[in-house]
Amino acid sequence: MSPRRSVAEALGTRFAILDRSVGIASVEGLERLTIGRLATELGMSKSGVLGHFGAKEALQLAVLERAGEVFRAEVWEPVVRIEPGMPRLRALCEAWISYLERGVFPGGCFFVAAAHEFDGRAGAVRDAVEARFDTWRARLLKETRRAVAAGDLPGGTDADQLVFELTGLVMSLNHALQLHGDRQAVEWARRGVRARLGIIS
Amino acid sequence: MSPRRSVAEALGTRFAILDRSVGIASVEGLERLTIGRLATELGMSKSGVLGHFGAKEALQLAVLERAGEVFRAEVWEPVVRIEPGMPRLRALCEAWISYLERGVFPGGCFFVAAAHEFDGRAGAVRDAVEARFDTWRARLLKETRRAVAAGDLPGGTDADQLVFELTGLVMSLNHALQLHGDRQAVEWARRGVRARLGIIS
DNA sequence: CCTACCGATCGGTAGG
DNA sequence: CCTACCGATCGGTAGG
Repeated sequence: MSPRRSVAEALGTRFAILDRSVGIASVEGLERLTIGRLATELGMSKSGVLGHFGAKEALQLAVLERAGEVFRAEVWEPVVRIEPGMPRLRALCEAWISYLERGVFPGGCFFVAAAHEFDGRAGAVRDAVEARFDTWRARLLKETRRAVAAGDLPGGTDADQLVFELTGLVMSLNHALQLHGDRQAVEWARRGVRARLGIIS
Repeated sequence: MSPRRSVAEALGTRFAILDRSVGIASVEGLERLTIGRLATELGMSKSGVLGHFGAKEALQLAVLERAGEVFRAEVWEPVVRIEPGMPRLRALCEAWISYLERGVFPGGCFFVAAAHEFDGRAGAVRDAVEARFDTWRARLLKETRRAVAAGDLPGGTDADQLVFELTGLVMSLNHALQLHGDRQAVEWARRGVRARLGIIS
C-alpha cells in the first residue's frame, strides 16, 4: 500500500517475483515470461515488477540464477558429502535423474530448455546459459577422471566420451518425460547410467 | 504486381515463404517466426503472407511439414534402399549424425528445438511435433527389433532401451554443436553409436 | 496479392 | 511501489 517498502519487504517481493518467474519460464520459456503477465499474476503493476530488475534481460538473468540455486540444492548439495570419484559420480547421476523424475521444475530441466531457446541468439542470457553448462560439465568430468584414476572405470575410458554419453541419457529422459509423458524412460535412463558406470567394481 | 497470380506462381510464393520460414524457425523458434518479419524479408505485405495459410498456427504446421520433408530427404531416403535390420539401423544412425554435422538446418535439429518450445503447451503444433517423434521412434524401433531377431545384437537386448540411448547420443550431439560449437562431439556421437551397435558383428 | 486498419500486448519511461 | 503513458509490434480482418 505504501509507495516505499522496507529492504526486507523489497527482498521478499523480489523473491516472490523470481519464484513465479521460474515456474513460468520452466514451462513456457524465458521469452514468454513477460513483465505484464508477472504483474497480473502477482497483483502488482508492471513498473513495480520491472523496478526490481531494470530491464527484462536482467530479470531473465536473475531467473537463471535462481533456477541455478534450485538445481544446486537438488542435485549438487546432496552429493557433495559423498566420496569423490566413482561413488560421487554415481550419486550425481542418480540425483540428476531424480531431479527430472520428481519434476523439480514443472517444465523439465530448466537449463536444457533455456539452451534450446537461446542457442541461436547472442547476448548475456545465452552466455549465462552456456557458462552454467560449462560448469556442470566440468564437475562431471572431474569426478569421471577421478574414477578413472582410481581404477573404478576401465583403463582406456575416455572421460569426455563418457560425460557426453551420460548427458545424452539425461537429455533423452527429459525429452521422453516432457514431450511424451513417458515414465518408463526413467528406468531406461537408470539402466543406461548403470551400463556406463556400473560394470567394473 | 497483379493482384492475382497463377496457381503455379502462388505455389512458388508459398514455397518461398516456407523455405524462409524453416530457416528462421530453426534458429529462433516457431513462435519468433512472425508474419510481419516474413513479409519484410520477402518483400511482401503481411496479408500476402498470411493469405497462403490463413492463420499463424496453420503456417507453423506447414513449416513443420516442410521441415519434415527435408529431414525425410536427408536422413530417411538415403537409407531406404539399405538392407533392413542392423545394416539399415547403422546407416540410419550415421545419416542422423551426418544431418547434424552438416548443419542441414542452421539452428540444429528442427524437431528437438520445436519439442522444447512446445512441450509445455497444448494445441495442434504440439501434437504434430509429438506425432513426428512417435513416427521416427517407431522406425528406429522396427529396425532395432529386426536386428535383434536376426541375431545382430546381443540376445537380451532391450530395443526400447537401445533406441532411448541412441536418441540421447544424438541429442547430446545437437546440444554440444548448438550451444558450445563443439565439433569434437561428432566423433563422440559416432563412437557412442558404434559402442551400442557395433560390438557384435 | 495489396492498402489500411483493428485491438491487444510488448518492453520501457516519467513522475511521484 | 503506483498511475499514466510511449512507440513498436503482434495476429488478424475488411475490402478490393
